[in-house]
Amino acid sequence: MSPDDDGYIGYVLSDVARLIRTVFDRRVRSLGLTRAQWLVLSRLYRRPGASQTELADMLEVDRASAGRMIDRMEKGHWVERRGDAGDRRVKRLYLTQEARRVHARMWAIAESTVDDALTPLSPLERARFTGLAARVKEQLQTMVGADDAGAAEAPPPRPSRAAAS
Amino acid sequence: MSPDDDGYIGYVLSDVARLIRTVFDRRVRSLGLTRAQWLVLSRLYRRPGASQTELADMLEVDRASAGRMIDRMEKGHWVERRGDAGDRRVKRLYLTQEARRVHARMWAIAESTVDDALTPLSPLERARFTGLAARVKEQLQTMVGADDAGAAEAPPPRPSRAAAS
DNA sequence: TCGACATTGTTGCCTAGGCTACAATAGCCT
DNA sequence: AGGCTATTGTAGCCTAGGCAACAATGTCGA
Repeated sequence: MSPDDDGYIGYVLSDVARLIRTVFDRRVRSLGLTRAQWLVLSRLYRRPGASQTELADMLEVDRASAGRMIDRMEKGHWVERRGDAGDRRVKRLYLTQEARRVHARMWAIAESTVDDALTPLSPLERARFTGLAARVKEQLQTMVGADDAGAAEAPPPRPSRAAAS
Repeated sequence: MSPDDDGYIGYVLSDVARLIRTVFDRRVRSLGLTRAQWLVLSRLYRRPGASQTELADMLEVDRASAGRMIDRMEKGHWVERRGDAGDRRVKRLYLTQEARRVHARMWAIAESTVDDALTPLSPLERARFTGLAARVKEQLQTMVGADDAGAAEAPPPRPSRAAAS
């Protein structure tokens, strides 16, 4: 297992992620959507009424960046900003009807892209693949949480075992 | 299978990719490396002597962007530019010894990160997971190639089945 | 109550990447 | 050999995102 080994699971996984993103980006461009835009669409569809900070967290970008992106998408009539009743600081975000329509088409593209990618797998294999990936995801989530906690509790965030070599 | 379904394989896969990138970024930051930098390191380690255009392709980034990144990394003594003997236009790229040392530590972090992420899987399951992912990757590569060819051959790059709805 | 502190969204500044145009060089065809 | 086209790396311009600072608002404890 070395950095030269193209079959290394780390490489394979990152390649799969990159390739599917590439294919999807290319197909969804026919809707006139950039990656940043379709990410906003998918997040706000799943969670309408999110605040700007919440959206920024979901997209893993800066609050300021998210704010400016919303500026653009509001100008383009993709999203609406509405004040929150209980907290006058927050602005809740909603997709316009037009944006929801585009999201539906985008989702169809996403489904067919994933479906195409999984073509060589039998139904049983797809289920296995999904199940294994879900368990890995769960593990990664606990890792992220643990690293967060560790960094917050231990003042000198000791370098990871491997890095200390 | 709807956009609301958190168990949808598309979501799971993108989450896995995002989470592992997050964890690795965080751990590798102890080496003072940004994502762009460690990507350059890993690519040039696998393929020393690559030209700037080749590096740009590997990173899926603009030639100009790659050139500027190399400017910075050359200034920081991470990479060296050497002229090509046969073609005076191209500049071949090589990691400095120092950079190769850092790459070794980075690789150790990568291995332990992937290993940690796969903790909940048995050796058999890991093998299955890798095998399934490899087959999906292969399928995606043919898809990318096919889309390329299609776009080049068919003047009106017809919208994908799903987009045409 | 009210004053310290936290949170939300916005703005300014800086850096990084995409796109275009360009000079230098290479390859090719006659 | 000479001209036409392609390719390589670079510079200029524009946009997008990260970081810091800020005003407005909310929260919590003395």
